[in-house]
Amino acid sequence: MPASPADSRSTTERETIPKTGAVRRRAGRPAAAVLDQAGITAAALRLIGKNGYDGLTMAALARSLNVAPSALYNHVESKRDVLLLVEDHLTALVDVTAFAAEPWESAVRKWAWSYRDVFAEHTPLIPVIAVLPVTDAPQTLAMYETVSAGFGRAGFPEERIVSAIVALESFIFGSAYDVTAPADIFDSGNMAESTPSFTGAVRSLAAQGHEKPADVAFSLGLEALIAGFGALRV
Amino acid sequence: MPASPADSRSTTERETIPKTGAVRRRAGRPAAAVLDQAGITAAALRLIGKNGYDGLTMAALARSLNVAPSALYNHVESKRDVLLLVEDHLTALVDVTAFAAEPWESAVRKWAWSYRDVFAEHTPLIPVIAVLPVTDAPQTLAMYETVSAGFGRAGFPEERIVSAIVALESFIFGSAYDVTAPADIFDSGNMAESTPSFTGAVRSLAAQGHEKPADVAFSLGLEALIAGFGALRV
DNA sequence: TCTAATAAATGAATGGCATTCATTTAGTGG
DNA sequence: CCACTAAATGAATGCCATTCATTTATTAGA
Repeated sequence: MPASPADSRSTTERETIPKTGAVRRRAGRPAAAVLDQAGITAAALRLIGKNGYDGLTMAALARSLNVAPSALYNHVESKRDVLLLVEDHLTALVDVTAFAAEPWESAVRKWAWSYRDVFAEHTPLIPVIAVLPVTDAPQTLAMYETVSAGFGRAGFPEERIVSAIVALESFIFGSAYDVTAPADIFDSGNMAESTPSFTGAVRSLAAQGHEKPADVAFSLGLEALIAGFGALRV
Repeated sequence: MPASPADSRSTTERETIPKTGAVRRRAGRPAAAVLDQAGITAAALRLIGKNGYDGLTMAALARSLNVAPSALYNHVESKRDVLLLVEDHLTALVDVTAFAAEPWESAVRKWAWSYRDVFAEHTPLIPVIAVLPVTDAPQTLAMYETVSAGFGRAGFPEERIVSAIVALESFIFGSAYDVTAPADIFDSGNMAESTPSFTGAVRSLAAQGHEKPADVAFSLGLEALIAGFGALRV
């Protein structure tokens, strides 16, 4: 057991044994505050933009802010918290303006493309978003409000709005991954002979010469969802 | 520079300077081979089943096989390789049998539900699959072949088969995350008053009393995709 | 003006991780 | 029987997020 540094009781006991001698709290405000959540978010985005998500480490983040890594933990509980801040910032970039002015179909279309485009650049966030309670992400919640209101105005039965949004979102997240897939992802290699249908279908698509196959699939799926959900309106 | 252990040339040079003195290869086969990819895959699945993906470390995997961690690297290039093996094994569990016997609609429906159910338990694999060249995953390729053949037989134009499958897959992966989301994910908390449409929609869905909201959304989206894609058949 | 309280920042540790590599082990074809 | 080899070992390496006792700088209130 090497050098146990916490043998004796901590001298900074915050809330341990809170009953002892009333609640005393009369003090001043602290130092200049070099760090805050907005600054951390901005620095994280800068870092991600330059070196990708592999480059986003707490050490690198601290270094980019001229601060010790441990200092970050005064403003953020964990690295996951940093990712949450980034996620919420990005969600604010999703374009929901069409819900105010355009018909439901085109509003959904613009929103979905914008949503996919934003997170295609940030796929490592998707596992975080998918499980994230909206309470922790005000901008995300704001987006849901705008979209829900648009669905309601378009005549959607209220009890199906959330399910429809969830389905669209699921499709959007999955499609965001597609965008990042390598071009040769469907190259069946030496298995080509044993997979004639699939290999033929891949070749047939390639012969079309689309520059972005992911866009074709996204468009196909999105239009099917829009058509199918549009029929639910009353 | 502490203790540089690789100063002198390696004694095990495999392919360095391959021209030197012809190709000589006359030797015996090695020892008993405690380890192989099938065993590693099985052990990884056992570990994941017991402790989840956090429990899947190279050290834990080695320990479960009574072997040193470094021994794994004789059979696998990286941890990502292990995840690939697991992924391919799981894909083989996806039910594609309906494509042999049932009409296209119900075959797609069964396949999609099965696919989602398998990977809902293994969401950490989704980022791996989404970018995985099919060459590296024979079972995955086999699944694509069966599905492609089914689409072709159903009258799908060949050049749209891959896009349709990709769109369905995207929806399936995104929906797999949904399954794992906490029940209170849409609780707007103290922001409820400022998000009346969304909060109302959430309450309205909750009032329906579905035991699995993720299933409702998945069904809604899947039926829309099946209906939309079904119309493409000739 | 002094002092007590405080939030923020520091620096040194901790434990875990995947991966590398020189070396050893144990079978086998010639 | 021996040269060769694949597989296994164990000890590093470097990176990572996170913790914690301590120091610093600020300010409210007596």
